[in-house]
Amino acid sequence: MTRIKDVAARAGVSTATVSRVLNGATVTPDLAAAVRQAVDDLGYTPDRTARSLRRRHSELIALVVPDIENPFFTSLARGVEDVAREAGLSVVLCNTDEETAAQEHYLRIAADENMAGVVVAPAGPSPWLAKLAGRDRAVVVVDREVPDDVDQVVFDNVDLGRRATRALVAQGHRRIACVTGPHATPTASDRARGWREALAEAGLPAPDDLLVHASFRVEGGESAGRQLLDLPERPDAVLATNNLVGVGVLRVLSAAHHPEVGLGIIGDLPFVTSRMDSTVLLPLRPREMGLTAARMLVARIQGEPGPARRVVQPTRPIAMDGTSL
Amino acid sequence: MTRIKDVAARAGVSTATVSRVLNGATVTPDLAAAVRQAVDDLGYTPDRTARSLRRRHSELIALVVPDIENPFFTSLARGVEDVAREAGLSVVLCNTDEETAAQEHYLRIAADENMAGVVVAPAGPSPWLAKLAGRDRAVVVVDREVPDDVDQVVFDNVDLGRRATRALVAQGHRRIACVTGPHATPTASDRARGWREALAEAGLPAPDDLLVHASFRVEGGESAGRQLLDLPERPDAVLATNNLVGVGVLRVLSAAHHPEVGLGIIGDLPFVTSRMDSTVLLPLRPREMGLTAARMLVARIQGEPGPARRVVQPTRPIAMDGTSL
DNA sequence: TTGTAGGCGTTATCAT
DNA sequence: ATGATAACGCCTACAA
Repeated sequence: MTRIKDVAARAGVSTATVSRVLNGATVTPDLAAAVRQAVDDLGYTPDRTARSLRRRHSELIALVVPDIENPFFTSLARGVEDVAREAGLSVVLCNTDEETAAQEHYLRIAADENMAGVVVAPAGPSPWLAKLAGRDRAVVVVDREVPDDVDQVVFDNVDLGRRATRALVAQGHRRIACVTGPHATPTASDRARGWREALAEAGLPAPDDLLVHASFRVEGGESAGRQLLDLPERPDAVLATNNLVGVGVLRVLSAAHHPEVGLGIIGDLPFVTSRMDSTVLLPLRPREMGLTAARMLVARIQGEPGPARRVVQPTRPIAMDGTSL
Repeated sequence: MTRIKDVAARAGVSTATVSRVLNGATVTPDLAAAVRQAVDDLGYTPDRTARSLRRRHSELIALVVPDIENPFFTSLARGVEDVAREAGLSVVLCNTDEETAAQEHYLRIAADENMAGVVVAPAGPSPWLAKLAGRDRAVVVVDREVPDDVDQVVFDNVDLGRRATRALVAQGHRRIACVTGPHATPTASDRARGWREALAEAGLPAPDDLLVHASFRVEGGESAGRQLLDLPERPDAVLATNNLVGVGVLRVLSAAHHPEVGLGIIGDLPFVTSRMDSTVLLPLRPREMGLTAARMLVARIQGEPGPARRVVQPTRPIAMDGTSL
């Protein structure tokens, strides 16, 4: 491989001068030109491990997500990536499969690789978040709120639940069920809280059997949907608080031929194929969330001071009648 | 931060001994125990940039894919990740957005970061593939064949096209269209070739206007689907040669209420919501392909010699009548 | 402005 | 088997 000393030799200068040209320090134009010529001739690019060792941090950032097969997170990843590339950083995408052990594993690696920063959608509580922040590495938490004192980008999940439920109420539904994620997932419990609040607001009951906690996956939505359809007093509408759960419920409803049951979905459905005429859709635009988070991270990496910030990512207004088709 | 010298001091040994304990060289049991104790006490983990610099390669592998929002590639990524983790490697996921420039960018980074290896689903021809192989770094190409002399894992795409088409013929369709990807994408052209061959085999015509080259995206399938429905002689079946294109065509067909038009799809549809009663589905199981590719890569990283191998990834038999619902 | 030289943290060589 | 020490390739005081 070609190293910095090769470039120096070819350009007839010292390695220090080559380094300075590459890093934008002041160098006499002729010398700089000679160096650049030599760099081109040899196709030289700096060894990033050596650079990282010396600079004490790399040009990599980690994006840690709980489910890489969920389009929400891939879309978020696109947003992060776009900002990162702009800033000369490359993104390492890590999938935790909703396991905190895997999450800690990846956060530790990020630390040991001296990565410039980390964007995390946490699968659960994480001691390493604080450790990373403590070693003053940039950390931004997205989507799922944590108690730690770090930068965060989240939705107003209670409000999302409220708005989606209100729309179903406005459609005339009176017995509205809610399928949400695990208790421990803050987006799941907050959106369910919004659902409960909106029902109370409308003077409608929210009996226990109308709230189902499933996994935030397609199968979770399917089994929850079946469970609700089997209820003695079947609901006349269902709110799915997440995109995958929405797909599951949608499958059950269309397979069971229950078009009269109303449906609300919080989240985006990029690959849905059925008509969704009167479905209440609340798009979250995860890519925008990724942009926001990455911008905050880049600012921190570039040395922005100040206390941890908590940003609420705005969402688009509700859409009815299958705009996504 | 805690360094190897801190551990050495605490255990009362030299840094060399600590390193040996960590890397499994032979050390007297007592000393080894003392070292391990010190490591635990201090919560020491080696700095991976320093290690990479010294060892000449890191414990990262790159997975370069053309479209991270395509479930095919996220599922493939899961497969790669599972094998990699088993081998103590972490995966850096890179999205090229079907741009060869981005692809070259990431391959260069993989080289400059001294990553242990690279799995690439190429967006196009790539000089860096040869360069990496030349620097004897492990390289495995997946899904889309390249002329380079590197390890490859591909489907028998011509056969996939043939089998899907034959199934549509067997359903009684006589005028079968084909929506495929860009000419330059080998999976697209090969599957279209299989379609053409199967039609010839059945004595059916394959006029030019029944073959549409679209982008391998949902919108590509939608516009191609509309174009086919607008034909003076409308096809009685459509073969979509990729999952996203399949979603697009499916949307157009269901929106236009043309249940009588047959449909075949090569690929998996994890988020489909409509009933697909008589649809011909050819699952590809991308996760398995990821497993195969990662196993080959790990073997090479561990020093397996021998010429480049070209492996054909087997696929499941055809499924009819909406097993995916 | 430029060059010399030391050090980032680890592993590998070479003595012992 | 263990310890001292020289690299790995780069950046950055410091000196000139």
